[in-house]
Amino acid sequence: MRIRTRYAPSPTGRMHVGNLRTALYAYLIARHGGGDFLLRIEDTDRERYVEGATEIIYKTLLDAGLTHDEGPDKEGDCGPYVQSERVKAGLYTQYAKELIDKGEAYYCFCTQERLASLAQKVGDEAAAGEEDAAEDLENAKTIRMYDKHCLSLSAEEVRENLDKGLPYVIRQNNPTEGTTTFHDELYGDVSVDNSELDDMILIKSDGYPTYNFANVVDDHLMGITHVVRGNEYISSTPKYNRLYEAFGWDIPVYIHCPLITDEEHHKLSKRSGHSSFEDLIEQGFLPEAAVNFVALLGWSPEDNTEIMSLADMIEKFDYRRISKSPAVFDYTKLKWMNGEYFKAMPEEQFFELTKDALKDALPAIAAREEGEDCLKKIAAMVRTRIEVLPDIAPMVDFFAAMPEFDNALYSHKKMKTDAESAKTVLTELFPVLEAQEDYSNDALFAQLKRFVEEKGYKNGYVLWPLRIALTGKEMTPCGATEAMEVLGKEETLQRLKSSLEKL
RNA sequence: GGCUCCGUGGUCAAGAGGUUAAGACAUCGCCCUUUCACGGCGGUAACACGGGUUCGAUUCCCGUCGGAGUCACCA
Repeated sequence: MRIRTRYAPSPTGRMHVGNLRTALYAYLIARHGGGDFLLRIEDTDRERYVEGATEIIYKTLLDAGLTHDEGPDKEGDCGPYVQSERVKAGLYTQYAKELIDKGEAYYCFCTQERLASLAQKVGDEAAAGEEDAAEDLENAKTIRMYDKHCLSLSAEEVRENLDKGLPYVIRQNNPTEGTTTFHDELYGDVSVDNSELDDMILIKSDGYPTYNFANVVDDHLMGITHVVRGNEYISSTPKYNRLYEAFGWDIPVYIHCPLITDEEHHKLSKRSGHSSFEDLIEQGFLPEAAVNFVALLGWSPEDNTEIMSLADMIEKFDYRRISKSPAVFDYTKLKWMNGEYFKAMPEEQFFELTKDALKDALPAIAAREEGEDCLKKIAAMVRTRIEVLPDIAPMVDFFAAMPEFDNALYSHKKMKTDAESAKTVLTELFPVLEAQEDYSNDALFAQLKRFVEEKGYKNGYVLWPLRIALTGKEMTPCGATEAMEVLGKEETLQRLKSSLEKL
């Protein structure tokens, strides 16, 4: 049997990393097994629909490298791939009516008011007499289950209501006794008492299907063999199973992925600031790194490799190795991983990636005749030291302008330097640098080496204060001679002079 | 609160009836070094608890505790 998986997002905004991972796993399962990966847009909620969200989904999938074989923009045999278009074809009501004929669903004319009266607060009776009753009441959640009121309506009554044009929904008719069991590839058999099964709405009063219904119908119609989705659907899966059974359809393989949480072990929220793939890209992460990292949240390959290309993952992916427990999104490790991608990248590629950031940070250098070469040198300095793109600017800003600094920076215990020694050394050094014509790094280093030996100093004794005097920074991505090469003779001497004046 | 799921270091995560309980991130220390970083080496740090089953449980079963998810005309 050919494997077919799908990613079925609703267009409500940016793509959450949890959804990205679900999409990734679905993609990997399909590709690993040589099957198909489809994209279906579930836009049955007209209120939550966000203009442009579908484009975000396309773009995210493209950036992440998750190419689909069928979808709204790539028609296959199961179109249309947008649910609102399928609604227009009357597809879902047709199937809902089939269920009504079978007694597995029924019309419901209950008003919102009646439904509200069914609601009950959770926690208030339990709190009676307890000291934290007030708190419980505060946290009380409203829950309700439909009481099958409209199931008892006669065919005539239903006809009448329909003729009168009363608004209605179609609900699933679930049994109240016995148990329903479904099988998940990760969690095994999960059983639920049928008394827990709400008669969920299949068709809403606006004629649109709910996710619960459309998802099942479309998965079947599109020949989905492996349903990959988040853990949060586990409790409604028994109801989906009843739908499949009512229709007499084959039940797909279920794979419920564990949740991704924030540091507080709660579902990743927008508040965390890195909950969507786009957030991550904006924060300077590489798509490949983000995908790689997210893949490892809840899965690891048999050989335990961590840095993997999409191709590697396709080869290694085995959904049976997906873990069952939730995973915390570790931003720090993501940053590390991103840095690893920079290090592994060819220098040219890194330069292309960082060129704009460097130009922005160092417009004067970029404008120089040999500006591009200079920026390349700087890019090379910075490459092994950054984790995300925005790390660059503060690291190289001293090239643009000499920062204010405290003479205390000259003090270095290990180098045995301080402001006083710096003054002596730099004064001796100034004429040497003035006489130096070749300001390439190699030449400068050789010259300094000579100077150091002549004077009987130690390398650091000279190079440390020199670097401070030229950069004004405790930390730079380069040594003194490398900095001089980029600065050039004129600027070097000028900076040295003004630093010397302050000593 | 009902139901469901989960429970190996701070985090990700191997393992699986008998192991010195991997590895990675983070952290700490040392080395290297033209500072920092990179790199190299090393350290600290975990099987939630209580009962079983067993010659032997982190691993299997039950319970407790803890955490999470879910209980919409949202998906």
